[in-house]
Amino acid sequence: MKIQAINGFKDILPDEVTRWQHIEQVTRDIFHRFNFKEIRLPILEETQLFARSIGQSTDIVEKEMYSFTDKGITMRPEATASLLRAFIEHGMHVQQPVHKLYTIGPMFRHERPQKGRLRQFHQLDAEIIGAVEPEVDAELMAMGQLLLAELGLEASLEVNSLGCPQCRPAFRQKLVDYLEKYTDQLCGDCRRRISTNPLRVLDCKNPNCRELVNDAPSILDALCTDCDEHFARVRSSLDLLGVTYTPNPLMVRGLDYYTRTTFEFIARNLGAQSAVGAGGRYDGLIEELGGPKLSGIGFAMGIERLVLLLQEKDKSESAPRNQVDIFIAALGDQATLKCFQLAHLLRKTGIRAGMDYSGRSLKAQMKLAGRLGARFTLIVGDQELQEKKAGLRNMQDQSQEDFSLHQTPEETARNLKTIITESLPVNERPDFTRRQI
RNA sequence: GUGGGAGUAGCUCAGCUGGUGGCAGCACCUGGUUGUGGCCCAGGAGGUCGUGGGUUCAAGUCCCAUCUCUCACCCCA
Repeated sequence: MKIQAINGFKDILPDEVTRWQHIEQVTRDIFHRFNFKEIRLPILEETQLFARSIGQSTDIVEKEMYSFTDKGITMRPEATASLLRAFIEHGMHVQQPVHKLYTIGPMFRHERPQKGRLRQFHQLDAEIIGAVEPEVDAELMAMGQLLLAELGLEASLEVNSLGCPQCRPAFRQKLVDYLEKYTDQLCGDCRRRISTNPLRVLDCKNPNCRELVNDAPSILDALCTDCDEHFARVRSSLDLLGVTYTPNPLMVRGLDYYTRTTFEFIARNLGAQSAVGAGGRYDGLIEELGGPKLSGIGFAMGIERLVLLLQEKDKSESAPRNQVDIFIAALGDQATLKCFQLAHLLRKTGIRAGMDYSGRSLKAQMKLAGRLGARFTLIVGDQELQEKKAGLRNMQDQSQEDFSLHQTPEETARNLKTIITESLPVNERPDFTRRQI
């Protein structure tokens, strides 16, 4: 029986993890600059939470959730609902008026996998709760754009407003009236959408539908006074921050809870999945979930999609170099035991030490040292052990000198640590505070 | 859920109209150097050709089924 990972679930192998760590590091750095705090959330929630927030009739809730139907719980398909549940549950709104929170982790949706889409995928998710001002919308988008920029990625930002419960229903009706005149020219999917989710027709990929949609009523013409003013201030705020963006009145979001501002970061090279990140405002949702009457806005980026873009940009996936500071090559049983002990002492001092116990030839051990990117190799043979010395080879300049083994093992380790540390430029020296032997 | 493409060594892939699985590349191991890495040279190891049936004297190759992966639709980060 051959056991393998199930469809749509992927292992992230060590070489690739380096990229993930880089993305997470840049994300935390930027989010902290914007004064966001991390929150860590459970993966399982009551099914009701998602049904009520994302929308009972959305595809996600209707057919894509991993649910334990006998227990009424579901693996989260997105982060916002869980985050708001935690926010409400812990009464966080009484601590301060505005909360900026982020979380990073896996999400689960039972869709057919394809490029940039998996059944377990990962998002970094940022939410601002308790602020209704348009400047907040702009700040959040600016943060997303800065993140992409600092990762070295290019993506365009498209922005729209979906209105609010005051103005959207009227627009929806107007749109349905328009579409029904052209039912026979729409694709099959769109004919279905007229009754299920007419706004979806706006971003259909079918050329005929796109043609028709061009002359359809625009949501931006149908906004109520408050929404219209909000959107105008979002745009002027983006301009003030120097954020480049494109208004796109045809952009629709899939989750029911969005109101007013919605946006997507669009990238090339992602196959059919062009959105690397997306988000929007959800002004009624917190109350809907039983919380206080507070506004919110947030976005999520797909980490797998960021990884794809980074791979595209930098095709050379060079193996990680310099995994150890020093490699210890032992020849003979006596020397092996001595080196075994020394390697552990070095590691206790904070030095990354590598060693091989299989008694292979010096040549093989040198090769291993080279592969690990060791800066130094300490060569200890049984005969040298008698003379209390070893060879210390600098792997970069190929020089080699004698190294005394007359001191205690602890002193030997400290001496090696000093040599290794002093071989590094000052700004690359590790912080060895609290690591003493 | 619907449609296309693909499964041969750890990875990337050759393999023509059926006739013994490749001196293939990368990676790995050993040797060239009785104890010195990267480059080079030589050698070695590694496979139920996704799986199961069928046609045939003979199937990696043709046919059917099935599984898996992949791209796209739907939908979405």
